[in-house]
Amino acid sequence: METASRPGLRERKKQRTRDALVRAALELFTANGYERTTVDEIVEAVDVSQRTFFRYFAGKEEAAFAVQTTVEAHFLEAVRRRPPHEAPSQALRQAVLANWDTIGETIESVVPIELHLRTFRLIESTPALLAVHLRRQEGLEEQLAQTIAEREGVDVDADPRPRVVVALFGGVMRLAGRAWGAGEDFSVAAMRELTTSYLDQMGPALATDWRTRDGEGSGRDGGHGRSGGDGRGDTE
Amino acid sequence: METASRPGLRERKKQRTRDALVRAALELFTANGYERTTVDEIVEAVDVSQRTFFRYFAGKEEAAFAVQTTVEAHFLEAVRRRPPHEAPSQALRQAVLANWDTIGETIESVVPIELHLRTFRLIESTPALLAVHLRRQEGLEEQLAQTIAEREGVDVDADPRPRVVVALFGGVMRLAGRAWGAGEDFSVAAMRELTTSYLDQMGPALATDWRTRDGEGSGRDGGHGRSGGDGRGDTE
DNA sequence: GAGGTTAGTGACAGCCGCTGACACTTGACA
DNA sequence: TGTCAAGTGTCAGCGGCTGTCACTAACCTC
Repeated sequence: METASRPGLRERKKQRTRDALVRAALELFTANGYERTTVDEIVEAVDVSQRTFFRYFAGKEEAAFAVQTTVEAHFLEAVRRRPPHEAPSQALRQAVLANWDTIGETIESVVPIELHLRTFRLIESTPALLAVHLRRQEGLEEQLAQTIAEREGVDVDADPRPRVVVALFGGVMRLAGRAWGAGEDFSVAAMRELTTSYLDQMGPALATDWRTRDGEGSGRDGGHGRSGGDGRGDTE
Repeated sequence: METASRPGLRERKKQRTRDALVRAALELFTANGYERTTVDEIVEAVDVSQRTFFRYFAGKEEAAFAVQTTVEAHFLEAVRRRPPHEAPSQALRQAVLANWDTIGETIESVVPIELHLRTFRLIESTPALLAVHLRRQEGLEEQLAQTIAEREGVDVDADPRPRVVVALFGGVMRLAGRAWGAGEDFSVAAMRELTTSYLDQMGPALATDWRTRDGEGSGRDGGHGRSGGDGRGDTE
């Protein structure tokens, strides 16, 4: 129970152990698969007892999401910092875009960014982890809804719009994330493009008639029309 | 008289065992909680071996979602049956509304509908089950996107709109489901109202300024739970 | 209907995730 | 330097889940 100002040796040691566990876990998960990695293997790599692992993490899953937690907090803070004159949907959009520029350093302070990217793809492709990921995102969306409601001065329980706008936004961002992980360009630039591309599709997708050009610029065709800025890759 | 369509004794016995397991599992889950219910308790209630349980279900979770699977298939089929002239967002809306009328019988053929409702609330309030629920919903959304793309004659991988419209729809439906489970009126009428109410908030939530009435066609509305006109009530 | 085939099951052993209990080590602080 | 508490290791044990194998019962053929 130290003051938050100075870490102290004990605290530093704890942090080091925790970081080592996260790194070892992510390394092993991405190398051999999540299910095929046992907790015993992780603790052996760090040379602590299995009991210690479960004192740091509620479960094997939690170790896999350690970095995600940091990223999410970073994004939530970015939304809170948006100027209050922005509309809710705009604030969310700008926050996520601005976030891509600074998120790198935040990640790198914990693990190599390349390891984080591999972890992200692992999560998307591992059913058990994907499930947890989606639940966590719902939790984040609830916090976002509270934030938006506060910004606009409405009651989050009486007015459905905060949760609705966040749910719409979250749904589209999931698509962008999925497309990013499934593609081959893992640069920040690619993610920015996918983000704006998908967000810009919200209007057209809700249009009453997809066959006339009342929303999408490139129009459509029956076959493999490459539409607009949608730089999606394969389907695997 | 045994017709060719008749399952056969072996098959019928299997179905009976499976149904018994589902009922016992849901009964125990809702009565004592998901985590606090052991597989041994379930198999004891049906008087089979634990090994048999895991031959029917990949895990304890799968038993909890047995009825949900039926409901989802039912809804997917309802979307496929919508007249092709409807816009995608309309087809989804009408399908879910029409679905509430017939879903009761579908459920009742497996377990008492009241047990299903308790199970639904259990899922929403149990983190482990909620995570699986969300992942399953994403799977359903992918199928919906394929269906929509087919209806509109577009390539689901080249045109982002099918997945976008489904993601928007799915996100809002999750909110409606959550509100339903959290409320106190578990009637079908209540769910219909919540559904239309939330769907109608999509436009207003995306409006640039929540403080003036410039939403997409519908004026803004301060509280939810409002009733009355969903406007386009043709359920066919 | 006798006999062979196969699907379904039970019994057993064992791995892995996870937890409680308790004793021991070590940093913190007087 | 001694006391205290945080952090850790060890051990025992439960519950979810799987592989194996022998056994039973439904199916199929003659």
